[in-house]
Amino acid sequence: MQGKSAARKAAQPTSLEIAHLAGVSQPTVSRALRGSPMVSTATRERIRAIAEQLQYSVDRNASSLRTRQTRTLALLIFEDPTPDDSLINPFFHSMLGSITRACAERRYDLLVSFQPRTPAEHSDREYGRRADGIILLGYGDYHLYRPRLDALIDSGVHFVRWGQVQEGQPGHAVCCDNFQGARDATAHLLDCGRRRLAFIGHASSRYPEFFERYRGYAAALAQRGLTVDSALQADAISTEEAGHAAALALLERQVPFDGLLAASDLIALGAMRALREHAVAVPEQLSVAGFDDIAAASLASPALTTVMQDTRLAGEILVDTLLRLVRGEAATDRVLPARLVVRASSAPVARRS
Amino acid sequence: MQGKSAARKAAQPTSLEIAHLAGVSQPTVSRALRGSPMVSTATRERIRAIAEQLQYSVDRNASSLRTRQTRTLALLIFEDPTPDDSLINPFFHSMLGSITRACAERRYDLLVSFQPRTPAEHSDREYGRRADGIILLGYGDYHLYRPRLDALIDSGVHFVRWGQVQEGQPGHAVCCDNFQGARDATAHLLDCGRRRLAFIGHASSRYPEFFERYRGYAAALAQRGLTVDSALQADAISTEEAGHAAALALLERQVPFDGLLAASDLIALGAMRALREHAVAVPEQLSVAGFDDIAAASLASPALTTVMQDTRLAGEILVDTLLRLVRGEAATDRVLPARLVVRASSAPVARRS
DNA sequence: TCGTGCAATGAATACGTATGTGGCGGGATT
DNA sequence: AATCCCGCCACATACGTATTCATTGCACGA
Repeated sequence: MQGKSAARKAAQPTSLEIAHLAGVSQPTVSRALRGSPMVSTATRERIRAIAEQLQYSVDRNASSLRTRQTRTLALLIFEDPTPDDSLINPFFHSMLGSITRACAERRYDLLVSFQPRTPAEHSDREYGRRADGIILLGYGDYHLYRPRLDALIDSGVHFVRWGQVQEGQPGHAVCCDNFQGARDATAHLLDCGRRRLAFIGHASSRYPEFFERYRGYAAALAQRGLTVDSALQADAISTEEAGHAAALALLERQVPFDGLLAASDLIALGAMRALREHAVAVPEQLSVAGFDDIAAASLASPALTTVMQDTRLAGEILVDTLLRLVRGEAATDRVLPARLVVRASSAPVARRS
Repeated sequence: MQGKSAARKAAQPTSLEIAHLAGVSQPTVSRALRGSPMVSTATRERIRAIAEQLQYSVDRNASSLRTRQTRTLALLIFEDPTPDDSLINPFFHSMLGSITRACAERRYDLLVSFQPRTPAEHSDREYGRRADGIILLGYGDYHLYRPRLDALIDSGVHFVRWGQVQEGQPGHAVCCDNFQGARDATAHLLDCGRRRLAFIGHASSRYPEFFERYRGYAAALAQRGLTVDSALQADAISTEEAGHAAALALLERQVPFDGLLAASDLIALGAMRALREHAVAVPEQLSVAGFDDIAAASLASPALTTVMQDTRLAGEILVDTLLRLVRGEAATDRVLPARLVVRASSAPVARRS
């Protein structure tokens, strides 16, 4: 019988044991370790020393049960609809890293889950119980997850969403300045001497982030007195394959263009593959810029000009905003700056012609 | 006063409330929902219906406190010593995804943490308390984390490690067949008509995975009657920068080579950048192969020939092995197959010369 | 008819922590 | 010098669940 639970963990010390050793009661130990002023400095230090020596650590379950706080945040990442089952949007990797770090610094645990895009309000509630709050990460068709947000509001679960900040959306959101970033990138392409700029990515309010980027693209064109040509826009979700397909579609239209702004780096990389297949030289014949600055952007050849989102800052803002909500404090939506990173894919047209 | 805890979550129903509604005692509810045969079918169904209707879910904290099981696994990812703070080894992203999925399928939660490489046995114990078991992910200098493994053994925490399976290592490990993979890749480079093959990556037992790959490389050469030339080996950890630097070092030695096996894709990509800078054409003048098959490998140009590790399978095996240990069952180390993926970077030398 | 045993349930309790409340003693206040 | 107050601590209890043990009722066999 004893064999089954063989390698049972060594019993961890409890606050009661420490109490016995210190010659005080268990509540005093609890208070001392939490730094309560009700305990004299002398006993507090004595208790601390014993706890240290025994490598005591508070039982999170018991503590959570009593305080109703889990000191855990949940991160729900919406899966991208990619055929490759392990391929998550690389941009989210970066976010995952920074969120993890931000949580650790604030002594919170992080529960991570990849979520199917299908509505699953029930599972959201579950996570709401296990964590003090939820961070939602994902972009794509807004209509798909809107019901989930409403359900979260209803169940009173605290949450923050990474995604376009806009009026009338449920809950709180943090995003980077998609409009500004895209405008800067577009202006840069124009500065490179390009005049006919294509845009690949959805340009509909169903995809708020992409739509903002599209608006930034249009604004930059307008600022130079250029008009948007709908023949130079093609829809694509944020995958390499979609970018590839959309670029092919553009090429088939036979409408000439000399610059390309992709709504994400994955799209840009897919588009560059299509261009290569059609022997369009980047950046000699055509300048390309993306968005996100995923790792592959700087590794690509030519290295991809893109708009960098400060994921480190984003992670911290997300976590801090959520913790404010958890503490019942006021929180606001946040728009973070986006920064243009110029690389080889957008080299200016040679001036000496 | 009430303002602070304003958006308090709606109080969740408890087993006691269900008991009242069903006209039974709380223990009966607990038994019924856990499927105990001690409860008659009639009452069980009645209780189930009420629980369903109230959207009841067991309080994980209370349950864990009672049963001493958290139904949670912890994933500790050793940070790579990269200057870029959000750049985690891309291969691990893939593993993270598959581990997350494997946990979800088995109804386990996953606690994710990125760990500094500095010894932190104390934090390991912490995670051991919060989770039923720990998955360790990381490669690099084995000497650095060996003490952590020993400490884990001492504290009786269940854990599985992703890393080279070898004799005399503490705990259980799962890895892919690094030797076979590297041998296949090397044989492929030879099949491409290359004869002087370089190897970039540590070739020391301090780095067990890389060492296995090096051994595979050497074995493939030996099989064709070729000898290993130490002038064609350069050390590198698994970063793009290290690969770049190592390739430059190789080039400076002025020892000619026409093929290159990198111990990881990141190294290979860095090396390809160095080659490009030195106007060495890949694959025309030199064939390159990597290891891991990270996302960037297929996006690179030329697309990188590499050895794919089946991360989906790996995640499942890791989780299953760990769960066996948790249940007190016997578990064994596992070596998973590795599969060569041929892409453009290794194109064979033209036959018609 | 009465005991025997099993099936089904309730009562009691423990898991480890956090906190409201009561009590004890000593210094300050009058 | 008696009172009051406050610092410091112990006692009791609750969080929600899972399990051990006692209890009830009922069918069955002798």
